[in-house]
Formats: sequence, C-alpha cells, structure tokens
Amino acid sequence: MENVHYQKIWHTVLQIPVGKVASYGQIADLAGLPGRARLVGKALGYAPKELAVPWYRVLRSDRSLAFPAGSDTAKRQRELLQDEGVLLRNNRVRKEDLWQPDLAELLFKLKY
DNA sequence: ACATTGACAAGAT
DNA sequence: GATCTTGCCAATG
Repeated sequence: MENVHYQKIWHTVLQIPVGKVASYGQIADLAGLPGRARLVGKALGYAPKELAVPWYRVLRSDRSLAFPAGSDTAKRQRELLQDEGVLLRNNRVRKEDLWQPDLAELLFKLKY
C-alpha cells in the first residue's frame, strides 16, 4: 500500500496526546485532507503495527465510538481509552477529553 | 469507465 | 441525545 495520504494520516493521529481523542473529520482536516473523514478510518485499518498508531483515540464527530457497540473491537477500544483516563458514558466520551491542538505546534511537528 | 463501499459529517426532526 | 437523510469522495472491484 503506497498511498501518500495514509502516511500523513498516521503521523497526525500519532500527535493525539494520551488521554485525548479526536474525530475522523478533525484528523482529516489536520492532515490536510478536508472532506476525507472516511479515508481516515481506512488508513487506520492499514496502519503498520510497528508504527503503534493510537487508532483508538479516533472516533466520530458526535463523540461516539465508530465500532458496533458490544463488538470485540469496541470493547478493546473502550478499555484502552479508560486505561488513559478517558471515561465513556453510553459509548460517548466527555467533551473535556477532546483534543484541541495548538496549530502552530502541530504543524511544526508534522513537518518531519 | 462505471458502480459500489465506507472505522464519516452535518442538518433536520 | 437518538434517528434519518443527504452529501462526500478516494478506494476498490
């Protein structure tokens, strides 16, 4: 898989701090790919394991988990998030846990 | 080329 | 919020 966009997406997701979450659309925007929220999910699915991309810190714009509630993946995601202190109430995270990146700092980091 | 598919989003109800 | 409906757009077949 040699899609250029995937790299940008992975690196952007890598910037999400521990204990914070971001939406697919937000990541797409930050990665310079506005309107491509759906591509983010796909990219995460292809993310190489050795990159350790925190896929579980990405969820829907309404702050709900993207996987079917009760599915194994959803359970694992919920667990990983709670281990970082992100609490879920009925498959939704609190808005205080949303990532609000400083653009200047972020763009600097993504230069590499 | 053409059609379908998505780990989505925004607006309306 | 919860549900629906429409819009989206690259990737895939």
